[in-house]
Amino acid sequence: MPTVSSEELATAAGVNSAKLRKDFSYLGSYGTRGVGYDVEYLVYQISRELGLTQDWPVVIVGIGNLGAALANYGGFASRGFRVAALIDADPAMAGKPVAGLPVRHTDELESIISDNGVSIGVIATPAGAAQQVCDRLVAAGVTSILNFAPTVLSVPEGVDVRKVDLSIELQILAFHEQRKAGEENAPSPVPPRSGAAVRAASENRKGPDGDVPAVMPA
Amino acid sequence: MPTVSSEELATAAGVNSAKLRKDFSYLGSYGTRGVGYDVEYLVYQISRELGLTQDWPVVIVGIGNLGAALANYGGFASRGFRVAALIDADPAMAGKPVAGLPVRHTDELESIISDNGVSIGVIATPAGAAQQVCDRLVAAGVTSILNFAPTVLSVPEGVDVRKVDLSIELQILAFHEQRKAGEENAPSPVPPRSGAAVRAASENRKGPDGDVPAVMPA
DNA sequence: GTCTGTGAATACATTCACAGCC
DNA sequence: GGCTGTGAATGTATTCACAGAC
Repeated sequence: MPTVSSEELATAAGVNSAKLRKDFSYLGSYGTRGVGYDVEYLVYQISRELGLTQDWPVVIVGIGNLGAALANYGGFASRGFRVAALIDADPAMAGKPVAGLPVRHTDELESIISDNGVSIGVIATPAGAAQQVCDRLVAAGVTSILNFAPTVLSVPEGVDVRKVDLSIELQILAFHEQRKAGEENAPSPVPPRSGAAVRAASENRKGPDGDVPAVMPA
Repeated sequence: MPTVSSEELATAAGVNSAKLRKDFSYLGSYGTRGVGYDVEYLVYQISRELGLTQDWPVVIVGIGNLGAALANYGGFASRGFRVAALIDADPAMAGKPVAGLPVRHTDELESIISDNGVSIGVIATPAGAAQQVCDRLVAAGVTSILNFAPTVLSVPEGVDVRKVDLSIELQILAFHEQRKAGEENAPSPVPPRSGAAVRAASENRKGPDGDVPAVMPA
């Protein structure tokens, strides 16, 4: 399939073709009128724009079940990510191979970061250790952090943090599940609201001090 | 702190106070003019609306590193989720305790679902097994699925699927990281675009056949 | 005076619809 | 004829600003 039309892509993605064309137009005029988009060229342009063509060395700190799962996750390599090192505070873990890499001790964190030019760090430690690890990563030069620990991290200006809360996705499913159940019998006592509330719950919004909606009780 | 104002909550959440008030107003009029919102009452109302006050039994299928990490994840209980069972296809795993629960064999999947009234399932299997597990979950009565396997699942009408791709969050960080790097020297050759493209990348949008943006190469 | 709740105003996103190019 | 790229039109979300309750 050498070319593809906006209509085909839009159908596959479940969106309106005009939206797709307008979105693509922000990246440049990569289509040909009367023909469509050259697939290979389009893939390259989008990949470049998203940063997929770059090599991104990352470190994973905290090699428990989750850290190991991340280290073994196959989807990283195809998106340009390279696991530069696995780091854990437990001396007993040091040297043990996980996903083909020897686990390194936390003592080496700073040198690993600078030797490999790492700018992205993944924190998969227990909550108690996360802020301390974060501080060390930032001090060593990391400017983007993906946080799986159930804590809100505070970081200096210029450092990006994204928090992944594995239970939030479940929360969203349960929310919809509840509505399904409610509709079976009585119509909901609350008037049908705009999609905003539902969507706000699922977005990874980023406020000044973190990205957890303040209204969600812990 | 018995009461809280929309302004305080909005500042904490990093949003505009009018938006916060308008959002709350969709749930009802739970505030008091001149005073603010009663914290306890507000927490209860929001919890109820989100389904936090209900008990949601869930099953986790696929007890590898990720499944074990999910089973051990502390955040579930406080949001009303209860891990009803851990299920794995490997007979060698059967009976082994993970996070205090004995792993059950896949053969028991159907009976576990119906005995516990499970309506939410978590798939943490390898990609190859995911669709099959999904089909069995759905046939057994599950109507919401959280999918960690790197596959798009097809499900009948009325079943909700949310896909968690652990590398997408990294992708988003890398995207911003790239822009940071680009701004240091030359201003980007591409005109600053609306936030739409960036946000689209981070939303868990749901098309008819799944929720992976079609434009993202695998 | 304070702070909510909400119409009105503004900003933003999506879709329509068609001129222009292949 | 077919399909992109994009102004114009529509639809939705956010913010303003203030009447009304405490």
